Amino acid sequence: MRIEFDPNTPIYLQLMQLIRQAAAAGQLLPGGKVPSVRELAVEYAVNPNTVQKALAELEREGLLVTERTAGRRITDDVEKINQLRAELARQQIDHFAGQMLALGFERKQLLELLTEKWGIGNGHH
Amino acid sequence: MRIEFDPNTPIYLQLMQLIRQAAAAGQLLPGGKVPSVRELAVEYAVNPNTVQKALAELEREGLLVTERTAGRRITDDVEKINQLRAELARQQIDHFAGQMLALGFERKQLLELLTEKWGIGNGHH
Amino acid sequence: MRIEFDPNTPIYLQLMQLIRQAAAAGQLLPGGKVPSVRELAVEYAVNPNTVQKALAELEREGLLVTERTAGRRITDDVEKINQLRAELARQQIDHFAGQMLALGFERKQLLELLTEKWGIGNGHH
Amino acid sequence: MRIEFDPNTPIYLQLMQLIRQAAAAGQLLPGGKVPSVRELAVEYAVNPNTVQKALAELEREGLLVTERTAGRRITDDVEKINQLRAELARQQIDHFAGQMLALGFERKQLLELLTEKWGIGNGHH
DNA sequence: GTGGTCTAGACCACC
DNA sequence: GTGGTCTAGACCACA
Repeated sequence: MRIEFDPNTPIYLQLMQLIRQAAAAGQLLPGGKVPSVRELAVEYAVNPNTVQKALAELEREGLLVTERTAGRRITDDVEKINQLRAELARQQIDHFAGQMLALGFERKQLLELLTEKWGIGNGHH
Repeated sequence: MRIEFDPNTPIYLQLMQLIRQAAAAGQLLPGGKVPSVRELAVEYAVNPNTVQKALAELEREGLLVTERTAGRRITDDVEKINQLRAELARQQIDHFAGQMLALGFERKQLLELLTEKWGIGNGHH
Repeated sequence: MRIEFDPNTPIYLQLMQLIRQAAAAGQLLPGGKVPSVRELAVEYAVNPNTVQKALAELEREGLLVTERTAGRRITDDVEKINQLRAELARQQIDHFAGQMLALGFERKQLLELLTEKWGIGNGHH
Repeated sequence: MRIEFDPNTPIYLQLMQLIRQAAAAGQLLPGGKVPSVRELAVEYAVNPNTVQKALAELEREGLLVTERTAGRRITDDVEKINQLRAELARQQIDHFAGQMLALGFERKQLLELLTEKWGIGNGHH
């Protein structure tokens, strides 16, 4: 999980996105413990303050909950997590299609490109 | 062409990307004139200095050339523009696939989602 | 280090040259810290933005590296700095000889002039 | 005499310097005719306005004089031209030595470098 | 009117 | 306190 951050966007936002993805992908389970601020700071080689800010924001979003003394957990609201996953996917797809169409790619070309690279489109044929 | 910028990334980088896309998509033709700094500034409702910085960077990249007092043009190096378009597309595809796989989507699901939204994959067959 | 800038060339270019020289002459050591933007701005009595532009350019050249929030350093690539010194010297020599020859000075006269002023040529012989 | 101008200093100043040098070096003789604005503009591929400005400045300096209808001539004040030549040489030498010393070169090294490149110093030995 | 530079002053993310 | 970005407004050289 060595990550290099885009120096042009706030690190705490990129951390938030990473954690959202981990939760949406099920790497962090609903109700499961989130690594401590210190652990995350070491893991991602960033300042603990930055981790702190990211986690606080995610808490505000309702994705994380803190337990007095026992650190933070992912929300156990499974429905919320499903919504998150769908929302993140929608964002990606919208952005991707928007950008590719802006570049002048047609649906047919998009299919070809995706097929070339990852075999998408001839999956189970 | 009303655009709203992502407040979390420098505007000049977003301007650069917009212009790269316009050039790659053929909206700005090789050898064609680029709107003046002042025009772009009013069009995108940003400060002329910000436009200036974006254009200067693109010039350093070789996408634009300036003619002393006669404004800027897109490079007439068509090959360079083709490379740019391919590179931009590759970036989008890589990023998209990376994010979607990180969210736990499989190739098959990806295909379905794309098909749902834009009919990719069942084009004219 | 009071400097007066040539009003006919951009200040940021003159700043770049000053810093290049300081690095080449060893006044700024490889890997050593560069004064902050704000410090340089007051030292040279110019706007911080102007310093910023100069340093950003030098960074693009590879002479400087920035450490997120810990200021800038001279590259620790000693070879690069040696090359820089040689290049700067070459430029000066070429320019000097070109100008003096254009003024109709012969090699012999050049030698005499230099000898007169700084004793070059009769060093310790 | 194909010249490429430094884009970072006003062209008219560079033109002035070229003409000063030509006069100091004797390529343009005291009392001799100076090419017309149009001719110079073509020769140096610059705007006639720019040439005009350069010549007007040189006139103000006393290096050039205009004759009603017959164009411009170099001043016939030979002493003035000699002074000019000495002054230009002095500037070059001062600047050169200042820069090289700033780069940390010693007199001995300077001599070696000059000798290497143009044989200065072993002229008539 | 074009690009380019500079100043002044503000705000932000990060440490 | 550090680098980085942005705005607002001014001035200059050049065509």
